Amino acid sequence: MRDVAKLAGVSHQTVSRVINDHPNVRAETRERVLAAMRSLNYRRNLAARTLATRESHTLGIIGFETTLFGPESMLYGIESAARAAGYLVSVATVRDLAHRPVLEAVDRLAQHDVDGIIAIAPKPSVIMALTHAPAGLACVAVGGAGHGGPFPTVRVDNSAGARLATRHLLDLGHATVHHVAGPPDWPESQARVEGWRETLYAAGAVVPPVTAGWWDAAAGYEQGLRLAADPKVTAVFCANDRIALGVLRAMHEAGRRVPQDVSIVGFDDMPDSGYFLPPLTTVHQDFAELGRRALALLLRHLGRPPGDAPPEDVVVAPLLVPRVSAAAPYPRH
Amino acid sequence: MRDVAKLAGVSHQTVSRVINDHPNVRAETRERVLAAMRSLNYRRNLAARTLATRESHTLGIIGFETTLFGPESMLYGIESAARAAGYLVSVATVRDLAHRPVLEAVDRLAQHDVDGIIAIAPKPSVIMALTHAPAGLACVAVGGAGHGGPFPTVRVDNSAGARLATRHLLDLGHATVHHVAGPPDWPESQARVEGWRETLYAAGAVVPPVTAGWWDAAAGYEQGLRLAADPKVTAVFCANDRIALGVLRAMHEAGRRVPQDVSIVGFDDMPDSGYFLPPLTTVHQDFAELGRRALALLLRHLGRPPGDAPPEDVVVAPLLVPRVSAAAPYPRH
DNA sequence: GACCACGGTGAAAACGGTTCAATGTCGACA
DNA sequence: TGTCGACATTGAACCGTTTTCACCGTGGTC
Repeated sequence: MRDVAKLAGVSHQTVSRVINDHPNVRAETRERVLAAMRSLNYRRNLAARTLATRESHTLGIIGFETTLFGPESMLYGIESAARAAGYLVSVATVRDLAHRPVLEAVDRLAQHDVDGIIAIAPKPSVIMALTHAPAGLACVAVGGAGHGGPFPTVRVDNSAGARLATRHLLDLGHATVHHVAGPPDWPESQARVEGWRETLYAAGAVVPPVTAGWWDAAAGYEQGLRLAADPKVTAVFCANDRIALGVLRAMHEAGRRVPQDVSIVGFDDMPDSGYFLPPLTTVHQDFAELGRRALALLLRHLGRPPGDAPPEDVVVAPLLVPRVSAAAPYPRH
Repeated sequence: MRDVAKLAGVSHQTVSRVINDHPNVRAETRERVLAAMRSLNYRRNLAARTLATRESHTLGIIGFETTLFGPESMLYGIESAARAAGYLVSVATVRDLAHRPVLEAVDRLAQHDVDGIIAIAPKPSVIMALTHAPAGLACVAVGGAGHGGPFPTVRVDNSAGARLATRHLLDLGHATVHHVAGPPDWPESQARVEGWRETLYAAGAVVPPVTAGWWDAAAGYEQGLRLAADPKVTAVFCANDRIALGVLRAMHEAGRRVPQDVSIVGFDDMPDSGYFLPPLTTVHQDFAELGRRALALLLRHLGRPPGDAPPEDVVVAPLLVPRVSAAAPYPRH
């Protein structure tokens, strides 16, 4: 910077003013400084700037080390929005959602002076850990059930999504709808169960027992085998597309055709679920949008003192994507 | 730090020594300093350290803003290995693999003083852009075909994977194997084509024309429809699992049973490909391992001057995972 | 008993910016 | 013409580390 100043014939403070768009600098001087910067191809040292201003222009993301579809696609939404806002994104992943690992992740990010944190928080334990973040570090939680405590939250309306799916199957003419849920201790899973149960209840349909498992096809397959054995099940709402894939296979192996004998609806709208056999009717959630909203929220809270305004809870609406795996029940012969 | 020093009754330089495990400090003094640090819960300021040492203990990843399975799962492998080595990971994603966006990504990371960069580089354009990185910034390319120019490279042996797949189908008794390739300008795609062609050639089998498209199920479906119409095709090797999913659906719709009428083999071994209809025989590549290896390589090159040793090219072997989508051809009736 | 090597410690100068207070310059107004 | 004030620029302190160098006391050696 000193070199630039010398070349431009000003002092380094004036250069600093130019860089930071401070007012009191004559247009002609600014131009000269800019030219000097260009010819020396000067690049400001962000570490020094961070040291002086206590702002790193870096954001932290706490992710979940797994191949769950949602969290992964959110990263890109967040990163591209952050880039547009002049921030770099650092990630700290955690192997499981226990208190300890999340705490360590927060710590690591805080050490590196991130200005704020977006935490993928499908379970309350993450929020709890976030509470121990150094004061003054802005946090936003994404996912889960909107119980963000002191933190702003962004999430999909899981309950509404489940209602959409269940309603769709009911409207098709099914007497009731079975449900293969995700892990019982995940709020998102719970919300989907609720939306489903609520809809059945409102329609006066019987509410079958829920079966639950992990978010993957193996779980879906296992539960699907049980469901396939029961001739009374004609419609199944699955907590996500991977589970639906497993159920699809189970149905196929049991000789029950989809959608002729059994209708299936998923959740997520993963990239290729339109190519399952048969193409999966599912509930779409826009993860990239979720990421963008989370970032916008974080940015808005950055300057303010903590606890300035009550934490917002942004909810984005899911969308039903009808394909072929759900149809009207065929009359028994 | 000064406070810690005062509390421990030493000067801040001694504190610094303790932090950095320098030798010349008496055990008793060290203990006293440690105690002071604990009681003040002191945390060193990394920005200041970066400023002084020019080492940020942060690594950059250049990723590809898309939902391709490979790149995503690598991130976790890299991050957890980086964490173990005391590094934080920052990501810069690029929307497409053109020169300009990649250059900007490098630039952004460099501004933030990353110590090194791991670039997901499925296409040579990324390597080209990397060449313009500031001198002294260590870079490792992962993916592609090992043409890393001046950079060390980590990749899967795509050609070997393709040979494995093709060989498997040939051994099963198929007269020849068709291939649905990925984008023709992707080296990984090319390598798979080569491995496939080579194997057919060596076996004296006819080499059918290749059809190519994007890496997704839609492309697979489209090509699959054409293949399904040709009664001579009894075995298809797909460039990845998503393509295979599309082909599977095309075959199904055309009334050609898998594996009775047509055998299918994929590539990647995505999380749920074992639950496709039927479960997909595929070539497994360990992306997490790839990420770890890339990081290890980068770490090894960090200290050294650029061009110290010839760039290494780490190749990890893929593995055939036989499931049910590939079987011996059924005798025609 | 003097000298030396050495382990342990402290003082001060970087690292590259930001920012506050002070200075210089110039035009306007009384 | 002198004074005041706005504007532009400069000097210096500071952000929190690392690091070089000098210093001091101690124990071993001749």
